[in-house]
Amino acid sequence: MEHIKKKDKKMIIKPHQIKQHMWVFVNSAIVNPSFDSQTKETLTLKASKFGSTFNLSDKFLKDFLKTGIVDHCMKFAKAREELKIKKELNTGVKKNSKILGVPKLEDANNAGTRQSEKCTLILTEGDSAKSLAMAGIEIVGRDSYGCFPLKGKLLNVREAKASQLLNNEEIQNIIKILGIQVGKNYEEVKSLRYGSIMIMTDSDTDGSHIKGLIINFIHHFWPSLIKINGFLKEFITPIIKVSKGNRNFSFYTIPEYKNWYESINRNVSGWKIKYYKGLGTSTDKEAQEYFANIERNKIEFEYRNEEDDEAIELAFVKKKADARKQWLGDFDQKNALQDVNFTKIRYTDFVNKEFILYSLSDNQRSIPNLCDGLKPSERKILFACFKRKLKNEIKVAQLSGYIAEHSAYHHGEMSLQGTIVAMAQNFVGSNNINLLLPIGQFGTRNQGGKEHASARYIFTSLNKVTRHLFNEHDDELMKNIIEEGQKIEPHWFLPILPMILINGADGIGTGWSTSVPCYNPREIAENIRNKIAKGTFNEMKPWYKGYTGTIEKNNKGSYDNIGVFNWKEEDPDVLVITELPIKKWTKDYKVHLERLMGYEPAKDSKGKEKPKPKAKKNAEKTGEEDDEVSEKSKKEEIIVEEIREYHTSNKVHFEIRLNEAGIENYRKASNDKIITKFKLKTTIPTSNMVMFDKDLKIRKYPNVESILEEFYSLRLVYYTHRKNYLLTNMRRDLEVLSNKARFIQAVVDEKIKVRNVKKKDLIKVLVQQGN
DNA sequence: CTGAAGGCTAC
DNA sequence: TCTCGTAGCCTTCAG
Repeated sequence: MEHIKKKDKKMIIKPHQIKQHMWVFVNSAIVNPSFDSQTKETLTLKASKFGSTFNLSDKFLKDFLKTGIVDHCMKFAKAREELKIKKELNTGVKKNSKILGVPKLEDANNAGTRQSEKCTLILTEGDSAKSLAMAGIEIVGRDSYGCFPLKGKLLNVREAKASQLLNNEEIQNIIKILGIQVGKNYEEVKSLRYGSIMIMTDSDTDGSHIKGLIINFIHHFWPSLIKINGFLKEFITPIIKVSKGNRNFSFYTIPEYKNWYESINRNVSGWKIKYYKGLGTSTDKEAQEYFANIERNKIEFEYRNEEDDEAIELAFVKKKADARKQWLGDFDQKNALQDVNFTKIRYTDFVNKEFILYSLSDNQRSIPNLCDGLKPSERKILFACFKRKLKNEIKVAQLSGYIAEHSAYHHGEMSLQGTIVAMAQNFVGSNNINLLLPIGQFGTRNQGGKEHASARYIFTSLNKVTRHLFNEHDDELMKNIIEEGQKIEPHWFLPILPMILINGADGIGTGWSTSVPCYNPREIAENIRNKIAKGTFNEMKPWYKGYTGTIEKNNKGSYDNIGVFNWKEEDPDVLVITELPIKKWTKDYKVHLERLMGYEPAKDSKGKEKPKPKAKKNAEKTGEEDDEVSEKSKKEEIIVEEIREYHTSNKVHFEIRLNEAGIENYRKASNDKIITKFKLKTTIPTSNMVMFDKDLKIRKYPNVESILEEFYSLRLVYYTHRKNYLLTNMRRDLEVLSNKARFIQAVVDEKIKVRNVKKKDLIKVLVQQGN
């Protein structure tokens, strides 16, 4: 490329030269450059697959020479991609037509007519919310209100790949329903099928997330529409209702409720307090009340200036994770919405006062605490098991119900059951100490535990060691969370060893994620003793119970993790693999071995064939290779003739007979070469160990020692607390017992008469003697 | 690819 | 042939 840059601008670039670079750097099917044959000054990038052409100006050519080929190719590749998306998304989008093939849509009668501007499309979180909305729509009328249910979390369209965007039914449907053109600049809404969108989600943080994702969708494709105030609206519903006699109050935010709660001096006796989790809690009648008072329950989103753009981008641009860390760190609960007594909300305010609460709770539920190594749902499980003094085995499905009730767990029980199962697993690569017992099929290393049986078939109970690790005497020292007047699990437990290092953790939040490997509990204990004796911690490397491979520090600061392989003694053409790297599951590994045998896994497992005959024809002409296959899945060299498997429940054992090529290339090869070819190495990073500390502040820990250090000093303080607590109890017991003894002695010595003495008089005597 | 969440569809 | 329960799928989020 240098030679192109150096010389005179125009004439130097020859099509074939550029072409080579382009094939290298650009996803090859997208652009195919050629010069205008007459002037030699206009570069044409021909999109071979989609038949469109870009003619590049002189100015572009100048830039082109200045900045180099690659950037521009990439730019145009992107432009092509966008055009492709636009084209496909826009096919069949028309204003004046009834929508066909979207059975769940309840179209407004006036949608797509001359009166479409007055129509509102209600987007709901799920089908049940839709039926609630439909009950409400009876009040405001079907002529100008339509309704469409979303299936949970909407795609974040901002950096979505074309394929993902085009395969997303949700996105396609909304576009169709609105009759909106991707890439078109809308100054007004007359040409749309609906004049506005009203978002109706559960009033929990996940609901805020969904609102945000919808805003993001509109903002990304139609920034001009975002600027039309009132185009996007939300419908809010109360989260708490209280009633006493004929007095009724509805609260839309927690602070609002708390104000009321304080205003009656926390005396809620006689008041009926009802929490509305999710829209499904409301009855049809209530829905109709909300809609009858739609001015109270409707809030318009408002765009004022670039700050609003920036807020939305801060929330949804993928690479802004670091900015989000800052944003979350700076947040103060006082900044949250206190009430919703307004009819308009700026996008910045939505993001910074409401949406942020989702991001915070996302971290809270996904990232563990240093003190006990648990995430809230895991802690709830343990708390409930302790509370129930769980000794006998219990069906997982049953336990989850108990937990939900006693620890105020408000999410889906499937999710909770999944967490219980994960806590009880004990195959290699799962837990080093499983706090719960796996009784029944809890999954194996064949599929990383995904093959566990359904929660209604399997049983669990507390592992015996669990109560040793989480000492009963510490329970009273913990600060419990109070929710809805109910004492639930503590902010954190404090086990006698740092569980976070024993079982590790993985979690993905917002702005933050975490990844902590597992360590050897005995080594940790030894290390803590070492600290007591010598004042320092030794360096530790990750350790997995039952793992027979090696884990060694590499020069990048992470740990190489290599499986075990040998050439079979009786038959040196057979490679025997008896251990795979941590978290490589046997089933997945077999797929790799089969590729070495020449079997390619079926490309599209969903069986969704996407024939593109048109694109193929165009592609042939330009003489390009079949890019998608050649680029993405390079065929493996076939070196394996036969695979035999002798696994046991916790041990891997493959015997791999190589073919001629395999013997020639690998029989005498170095270990490194074999390890690479057979994918027997993975690395365990320790560079993203994030957790909440004792003050519930999220922090990243640079190394294991810093985690140990913090745990150690906290545990020391709490041993003192525990000692004091036990001493206080024992002193009290002692006092009681010695007084009892004194009393008995006094009776024996006949210093106190108990027979035929009135209770009142006896007490009098006792008080006198006591002093 | 990981895992705690939102949700529905296909079987 | 229809209904019911649920396994299996889609989505977010960071590295």
